[in-house]
Amino acid sequence: MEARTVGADAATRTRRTRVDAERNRQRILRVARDLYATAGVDLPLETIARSAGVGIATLYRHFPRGKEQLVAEALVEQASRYLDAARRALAEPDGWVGFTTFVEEICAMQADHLGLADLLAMVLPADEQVEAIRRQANDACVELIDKAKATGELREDFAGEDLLLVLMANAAVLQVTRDAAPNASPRLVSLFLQAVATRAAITPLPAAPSSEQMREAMVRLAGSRGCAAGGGPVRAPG
Amino acid sequence: MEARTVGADAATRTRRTRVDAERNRQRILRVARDLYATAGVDLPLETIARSAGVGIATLYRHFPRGKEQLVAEALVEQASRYLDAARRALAEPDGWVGFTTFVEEICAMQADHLGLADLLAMVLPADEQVEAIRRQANDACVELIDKAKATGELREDFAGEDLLLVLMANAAVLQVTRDAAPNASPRLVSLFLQAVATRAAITPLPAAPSSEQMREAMVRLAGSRGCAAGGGPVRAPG
DNA sequence: TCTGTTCCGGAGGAGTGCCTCCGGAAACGG
DNA sequence: CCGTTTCCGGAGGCACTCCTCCGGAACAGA
Repeated sequence: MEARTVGADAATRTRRTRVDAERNRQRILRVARDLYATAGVDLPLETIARSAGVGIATLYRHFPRGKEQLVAEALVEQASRYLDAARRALAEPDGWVGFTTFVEEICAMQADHLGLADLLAMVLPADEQVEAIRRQANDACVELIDKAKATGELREDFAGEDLLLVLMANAAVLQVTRDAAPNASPRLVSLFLQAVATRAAITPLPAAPSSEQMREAMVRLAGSRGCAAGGGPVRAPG
Repeated sequence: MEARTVGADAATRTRRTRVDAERNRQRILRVARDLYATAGVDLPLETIARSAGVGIATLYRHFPRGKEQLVAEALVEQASRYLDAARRALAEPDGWVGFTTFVEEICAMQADHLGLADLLAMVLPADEQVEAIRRQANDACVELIDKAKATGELREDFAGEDLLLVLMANAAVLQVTRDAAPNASPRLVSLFLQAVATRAAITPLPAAPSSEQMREAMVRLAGSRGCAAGGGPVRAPG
């Protein structure tokens, strides 16, 4: 599978990889990271390739398994940030504080990086590296939840799957509201945290998005779902 | 624009519409309603046409503005059910009970009809009928929220836009979990309602989805997002 | 510089979805 | 039963996305 196949006698040991190849590979990864961050993982591969200044074939040469592989390799770093956040939260002495800051942190990370939002809401069955990170993060989350429950401030019937629910809900809200209603996601997260707290204290919410912002977001959703009419992308020829 | 163009002398006043045309129109609408209910509005128009036993051209003849028009006409009835639910909730004497049952009811309606879930989370700018219903429903929701706040059981800083947020979050969760994790949506809704209540009482949640259910749902999401690998739809030829 | 290996890039096949054109069929009214 | 009007259905254009093939360019070492 590797480039340097063994068996050939050591005398003919040629150069390992050409420098332009490695440079292209890094360029693709960097561009993918940047574009995925602002637009999510639904971007066409050709967009990535063109933005990186390479042809589509080069992209496939470096990521033969196609889109899934590129997404995985471009987002491992982000996935690790997710794992790091969980471990950092575990280090926090106060279990409840650790839990709430963790949830706020990962949801803010989703807002900063739509690709991560997508990644956290889906499973890449063929990428062992990302899935290993996810498993470790899941384990950390379970610990985190137990610690928070031990303080008595997280409701007993909270389940690890509820965390996934919030990640999915937040990802969806972000995908729709994007920059049209930046207040939406923090508001959702704050609501969620107050729902899972045993303490009754009603803490103030972040400002709500305006009606215009929500309308704008919902119009865009219709457009991206193929139900556009007015200023949509393409219009009938003649 | 109308079929019966004036100007021709009244003697040649022919029949209005052929019966098979009207029959086809109703067939298309019925099929669209059924399929949208179980699969959401992302279905290809050709699927609708084939299931209705008509050609794609017939569909376009009856719905010249394409997908948006079909979606709108197929879902007006569902939109009206949404409006009805809001008005029924307003008739409920207890403002808080009216509010909570309304939220639970519309989220359950979303679960029963994925097309409605999609519709409530987007805006069809070109369809006056659906948008009119939406406006009326919005007005009713505002009243409903005010009534619930008046009882002191709905937090004062709750905004109408929060309702949209829940609709969007619920739609997204439903789209992903579908039948893989039917518990997910009620759980999310229950969490949300407890977040917006001033009363501290921790009421029990519906059962959480299992890890396997959530994993299954997330794998499917990856598949539908073009990040599939194993048993995906199409595979490379040779 | 020169040669052989490695790598690149665009053309293009395959699949999908929206929408239109046009020959032919079916319904209507007499 | 027949002419006219209306309607139907599939072929196919256009755009998009994933992925592969192959001629030619760029690199590394002598």
